[in-house]
Order: sequence, then C-alpha cells, then structure tokens
Amino acid sequence: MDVKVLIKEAKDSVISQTAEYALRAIIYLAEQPDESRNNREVAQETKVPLNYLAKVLQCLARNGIIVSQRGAKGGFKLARGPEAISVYDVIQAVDPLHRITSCPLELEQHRDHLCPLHRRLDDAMALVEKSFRETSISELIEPVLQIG
Amino acid sequence: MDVKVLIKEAKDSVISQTAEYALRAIIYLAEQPDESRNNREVAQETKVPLNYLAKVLQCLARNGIIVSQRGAKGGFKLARGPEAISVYDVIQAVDPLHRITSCPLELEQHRDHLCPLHRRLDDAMALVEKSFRETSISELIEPVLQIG
DNA sequence: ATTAAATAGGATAATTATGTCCGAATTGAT
DNA sequence: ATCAATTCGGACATAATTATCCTATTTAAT
Repeated sequence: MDVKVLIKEAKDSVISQTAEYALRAIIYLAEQPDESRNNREVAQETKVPLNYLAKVLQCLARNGIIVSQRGAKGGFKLARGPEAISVYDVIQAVDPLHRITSCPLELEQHRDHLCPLHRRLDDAMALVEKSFRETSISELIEPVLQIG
Repeated sequence: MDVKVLIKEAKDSVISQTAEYALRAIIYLAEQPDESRNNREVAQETKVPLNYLAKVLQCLARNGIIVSQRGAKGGFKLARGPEAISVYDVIQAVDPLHRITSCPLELEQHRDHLCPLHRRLDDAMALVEKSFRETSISELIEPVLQIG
C-alpha cells in the first residue's frame, strides 16, 4: 500500500500525460505525409481531449516541430521529415525532462558534485534521455499489417 | 516555451517528490546503524516537510522497509541491512512505477502487442527499473571525506 | 498508574497538472 | 467583400499531488 493509496489514487510513467499526447499527435501526423490535418481530426484519431490537444499542438508549432496553417483548409503538418524528429525533440518542446545538476539538499559538501543518490537518479535520467534521443518518429509509425 | 509555461510553472524528474523524500530518509537511516531516529530528526536532516515525512515513513514501515517503534525513545530504523534494500524497493513501496502493459489507445490491433510508441516508452521504463533494482541503499551512503 | 514522547491516521488546505470554454485573429473559398 | 473554417491565446474549471493540522493510540520511563 503506497502513500497515494493512503491519500488518493495514482498512476505513473516516465513521461507526463502531456508528452504522451504530443507523441501520439506527432506520430499521427507522420503517418499522413504532407497533408495538413486539423485539430479535430487529430483529436479523434489519437483519442486526446480536443481542447487540450489544441494547446499541445500550438506548443509544438511554436517550437518548430510542426507548422500550423490557419483558416479554411488549415491544420497542422510536420515541419520536417519524421526521420529528422526524435522522441526527445517532442518531449522537450512540450514538457522537458530536467537533468539533475545540483543536489536539492544544497549541502555545502555537494556544491561541486552530486551526492550518490542524485548521481544515480541523474544517471537513470541520462539513460532515458539517450534512448529518446536515439529514437526517431519514423521508427514509431505503425507497420501496416499485410494479410498473406 | 512548453505547455506548462503557457499555463503555469513546472519541474520534472524520473521519480516523484514523494519517492525522493523516501529515498533521502532511508539513506539517512542507513547512515545511523541500528539506533532508532524519530520523525523530527529525520525531517531536519533530510529537509523533508515534517508532517509529510510522517506519512512517508508510515508507508515505508507498512511495507516492511523500516520498522517503527512508538512511545518514548521510539522512532524508525531499517528493517534489514542497507545492502539488502534496493532503490527499487523504496520507490515501489511509496509511489510505484507502473510498467506499460497495454496500449492506452486500446486499439483492436494492439490487443496482444504494444504499438511501437508504447513499446519504446516501456523499454525506457525497463532501463530505469533495472538501474533501480541493481542499486542498493548501501551504495548511496555518502562517503565521509577524510582530510590528509 | 501516570506521564511524556512518539507514531497512526483522518480531515483538510495549497499547489501543480490536466482539461474546458470562448472570443479574437487569420485565411481560403465563394 | 463576405463567409465559414480554422488556429491562437487568455481565462476558467477540475483533478491529482504535495503538504499541513489535529486528535487518538501506543509505549518507555519514572
């Protein structure tokens, strides 16, 4: 029984809900080459709440991951090829991972090196960061299953 | 500029604040062999909010990571040697990592396998989990600096 | 037995993250 | 020029997480 249960309910992942939404949207756009897709359509296909997705897409556009087009026939499309966008790029745009650069306890002895705990925690984050940097969106497009 | 900035302020790590507090407390107890330390003392030394720490310690005790002793001269101490407690044990007690076992989109095609995105995200979590399982609390005790 | 020190645990408050709504601005089509 | 489709962006609402407070219960010491 964890603290959350003591108090309420919970779920956890290595990325936030927001980052997950952003990735789903980007992958969907990557599957639709060139054509702009609008917020409503992306929301439907990715099952992300419509109005929240609008914010997320806005943010991705501001960060140059996608380009937006207002007005009739407007929508969003990738700013560059999916092989040139990493999972890391998407996450950093929307909800950046922060590496640990100093011990939160701010002990004098830890001024210029992390204590063993934060060294380890940051190492774990480094692993995750590396994995995300090395994965491009093009690798995450669902292979279409062929019958035969 | 990320979504959070659009809306508010933020910070992120691979573990929750609660899990970080639990680890600090456990490491502190590991540095004090055998003797019980009370909540007040642990809170001071680890800079964790007193009343919140009480919950966290309670939870660790319920999960058999530490043992609590009520009454005068009471307090908390490790239930077993620090080499026999992993970072993973502590985190799972307090704020468990959940591996991804099914695609949140719940597409029919993903019934028995994860889609590429969630496959990757879970792989990243597996790395983190492995790293935490392999690290024992005894490895995180601050080496005392000697002059000379 | 009494007392003081300490944990246990429920209720509640504050903060942060997630999600909604709506009007303004932009733009393609007619 | 007007209209309809669409993003933009601010304000607001809800939910989850983190933090505090208060009282009850347990227990060692005297």
